[in-house]
Amino acid sequence: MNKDQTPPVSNFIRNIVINDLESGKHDKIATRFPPEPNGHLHIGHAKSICLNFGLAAEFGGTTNLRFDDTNPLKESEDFAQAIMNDVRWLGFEWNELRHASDYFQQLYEYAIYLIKNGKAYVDSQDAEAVRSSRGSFGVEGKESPYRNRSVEENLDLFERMKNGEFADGEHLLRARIDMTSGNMHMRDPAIYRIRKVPHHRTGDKWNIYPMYDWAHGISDAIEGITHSICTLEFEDHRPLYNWFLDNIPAPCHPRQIEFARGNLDFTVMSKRKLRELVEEGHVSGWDDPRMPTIAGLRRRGYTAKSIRTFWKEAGVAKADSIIPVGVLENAVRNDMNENAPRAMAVLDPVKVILTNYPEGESEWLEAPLHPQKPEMGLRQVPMGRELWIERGDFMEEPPRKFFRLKPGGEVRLRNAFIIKCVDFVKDAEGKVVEIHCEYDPDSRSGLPGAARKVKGTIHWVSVEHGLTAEVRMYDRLFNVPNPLADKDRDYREFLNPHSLDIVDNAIVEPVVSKGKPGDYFQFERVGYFTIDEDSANSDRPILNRTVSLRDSWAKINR
RNA sequence: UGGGACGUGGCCAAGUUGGUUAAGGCACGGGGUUUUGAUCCCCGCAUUCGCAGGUUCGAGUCCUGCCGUCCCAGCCA
Repeated sequence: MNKDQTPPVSNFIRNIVINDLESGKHDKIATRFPPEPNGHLHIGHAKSICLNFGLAAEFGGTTNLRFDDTNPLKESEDFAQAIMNDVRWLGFEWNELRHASDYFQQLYEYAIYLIKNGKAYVDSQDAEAVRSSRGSFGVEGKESPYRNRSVEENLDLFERMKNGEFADGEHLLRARIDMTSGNMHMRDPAIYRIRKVPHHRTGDKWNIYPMYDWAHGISDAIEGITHSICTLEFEDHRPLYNWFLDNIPAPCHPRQIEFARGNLDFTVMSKRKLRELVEEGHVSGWDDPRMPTIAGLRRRGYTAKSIRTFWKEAGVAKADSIIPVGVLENAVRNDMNENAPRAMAVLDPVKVILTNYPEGESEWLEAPLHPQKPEMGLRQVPMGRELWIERGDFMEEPPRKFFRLKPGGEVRLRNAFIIKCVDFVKDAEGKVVEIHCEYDPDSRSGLPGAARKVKGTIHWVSVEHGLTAEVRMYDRLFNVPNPLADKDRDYREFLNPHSLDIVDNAIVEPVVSKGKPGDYFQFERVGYFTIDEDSANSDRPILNRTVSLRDSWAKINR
């Protein structure tokens, strides 16, 4: 699965793995990617996926996909399916598909073990009492009045909890650790709560469900995970992770290692906020091309490889970071530049008439699909007397260094010949509606005269042959780097009103119609575009702009 | 406020047990090639590792003290 050529980048987790392998602590590593099936995966999850699967692949180990499905209130099979689809799309295949729910019986038995050893008890306080007696930062917690129940009573109560004899919230199984610990997670954490709701996989078999902390470490141990990699916010949970495994006859004791999540600017990543964006209609769905979800990025046109490369280059460490989206954009550009077939498209057309081109005639020119990769072959590009060019490529009164069409000026038509502007027509409002040019037949691509140089090449599409297309121009979802930075303003106030601008009369050359949803092109001088799935139900192509080309001219003009 | 972590150039980040010129990528600046102002190719870009002391022949790497940032008070994960 090591399909990305660049050498691995060193990071502290990889070093731990290398040391564990060299010292003989493990002769094979096992990792897991453990999402809760309660939402869609986003670019941040991709970091964890690349890390877990990447490490195992590099060192000949295995990675399980495990659904952490311990809270039936929020989870569903649909999310699980979407997650599997996303992981596979990213280019990874798991060793085994597991679920925390596969271990419910074992988890239950270990809980009984804990109770029998006096390490867990049934607390019958209500949620509010449990909360208030936990204390707070700097204030020690108070022990529950039920903390010293007999083992027999605890066993009886716990079994009855399981059997459904009590309502939700009536009792709670807690680990007996230390109500005075500075670490809040060690103040007798909950292990099992009553939830009389069906689970998407176990149905109504259980009336009690294990908490994350109880289920996670044990699941890791059951699967023989060697390195349990998670994000920084679980650092405080590590002592508890270890305490649980130290207090039951666990098959092994995996090492939990935490790394910093990777944040991107100009977006939000929390599941709750992404859900709000979808539910409130700010975007069209989880797969809206502006979303940082895997599904959104995929639809936008991002390649799986570019996402893998992005995370590889970003690295893995423990320092909080916000990576500019530009870095992600750069990753797709690199990948698409390598692989995208070229084509021409005019997004904001203005008509050019070649006055010395024979009336009523047309011809098909050959153009490479990729200028640096002749092995990709050629395409046929139709040419006629009337052409569309980009409105921005003509200026009546151009600034200095404007290498495009201007009155009396010459410019090369990409893949064709040199033209000279001899006249232009404006409408009543002063808007240019037609540009008259003469072409130089000797300068046609392939002929000796083609060697003649002119400063500037512009793209074009034949009026007669061009296809009308809808182009969805996507931009960042928010107009500030960190929509959550302002404590007094809601992040939604920073939504970018131009995150989607639809161009419904773009003109593309015929090859584009041969593409299928998911296929992508570089429209020369414009950017990288992907055919959207909506094209399937449309009489004309619908394209998503994945990312623009780098544009140093635009930069100079800023 | 108690506990846990982090702080290397604009953004990421390497820097294994202190050893001598502080990787690499992105961004940026300059030059070259080019029928995409794209790509590609050169070259430049931290006397300095949050700050202040200390230990040492020698410290980003060890010690002390400050400062700053993040996480934890769900019967969520």
